[in-house]
Amino acid sequence: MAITAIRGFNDILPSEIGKWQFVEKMAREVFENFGFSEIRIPVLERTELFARGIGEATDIVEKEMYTFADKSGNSLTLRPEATASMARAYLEHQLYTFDPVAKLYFIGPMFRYERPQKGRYRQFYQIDAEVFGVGNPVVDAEVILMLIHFLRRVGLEKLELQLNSLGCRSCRPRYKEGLKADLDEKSFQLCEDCQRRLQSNPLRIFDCKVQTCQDAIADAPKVIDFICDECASHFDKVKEYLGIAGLDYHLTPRMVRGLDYYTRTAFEVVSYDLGSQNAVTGGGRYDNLFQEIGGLDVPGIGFAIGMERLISLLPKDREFIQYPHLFIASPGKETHREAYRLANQLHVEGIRAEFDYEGKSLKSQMRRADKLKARYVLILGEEELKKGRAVLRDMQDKSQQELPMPDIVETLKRKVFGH
RNA sequence: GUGAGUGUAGCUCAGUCGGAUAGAGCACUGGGUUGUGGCCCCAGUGGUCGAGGGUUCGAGUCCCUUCACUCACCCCA
Repeated sequence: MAITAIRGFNDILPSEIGKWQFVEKMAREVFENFGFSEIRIPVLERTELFARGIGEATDIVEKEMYTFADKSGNSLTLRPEATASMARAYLEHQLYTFDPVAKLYFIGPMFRYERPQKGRYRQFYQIDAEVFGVGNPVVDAEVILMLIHFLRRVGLEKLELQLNSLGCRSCRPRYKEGLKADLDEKSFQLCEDCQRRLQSNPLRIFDCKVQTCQDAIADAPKVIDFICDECASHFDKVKEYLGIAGLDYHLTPRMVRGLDYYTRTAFEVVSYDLGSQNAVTGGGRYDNLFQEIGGLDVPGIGFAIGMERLISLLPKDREFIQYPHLFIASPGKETHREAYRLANQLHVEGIRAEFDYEGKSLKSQMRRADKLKARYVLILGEEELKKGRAVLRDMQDKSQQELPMPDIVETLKRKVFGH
């Protein structure tokens, strides 16, 4: 094999594509019912946008970005996520002059330079939805509701919605100090990584899988015990609105998020069928992002769904492939031309028809029709064709009928479209 | 970036203690039926044994190096 795709970049083959098309179609349908509009953003942005938006100290910016200089020396980066670009577009095109509230969604590939593993690839696809311009907790709930509705629509069950509040710029630093003070006393039982995290980002210790670290942090203070009155009230309202909608959630005080811009509401949907990378989707509120990249003070909230992870959870028994309605078998040179002509006519009529390209035997053509799972086969026999007739075979019940050629298109339409 | 595991036909795999021409099933092509699919039967195509080096009379098998893939860590969707 001469040339292969590069590490972490995958082909999505025809046998899989039906699932992708289905998921994208459902996302568009559901999100648009909730009043969201699609936006399309560039694959490349100035590196600065992500460095400032996502945060210089995050793993994404520090070590996971595809960054390079273009021919004029500008530092460009393949987008590692969509939110910063969408916020940039909102500001750049001043969408707030039409309506301060913008409800946007985006579907497309993201790029992060990480070692691939199950559910993680260097090019991976996200479905992203964001609401800009509303700080009211009712949209936090609405966005989560839409997300859960979408996941159910595509057939996912056994999901767990995890919910937390991360506080804001005024109360989170206070919490970090409190946490740090508590853990400083037990730092001897923290692993090497967590010793480092204690200084750089103590919240991350919650994610550590080392048992002694988990023991150390078990009775550590929680974010929600430290958040300010405004954040607490916001969080209460979110929970209240979710309750009104009858949505179950798990409070996960230990869930933290890796991007700097998150504030207040944070959520994840996890599935235990996914392996180590168990988050199907994650999101939250980010009331500081806009100021980081542009100066305007615009609140935002949204989520990103990992499409590969979502697709791996789709019900297995569902059929996503469209098989041909008809295979036209043409044993003999005379009939081959008629097969070609008829197939083209049927395509125009909306019937998926295949025919033999290589002058193979009838047996061989029948085998191919069977392999392609064609529902019907039209056999263009030399003798029948001379009389202006052909044989239509139903591959499921094996029944055959001989029809006059002029009736064939209408007969097929009736059988295929059922009227 | 770190760790572990795996590399033999398109796919899933077997290949004994280092021994002769590297096998099976599935898939593919053709035939058994001169014009009828699936099941069955027969035949055929298909291999740099991941790559390079070493040990040996002899390497798919042992050793070294390297590459790829997979899973996990870090972190995220």
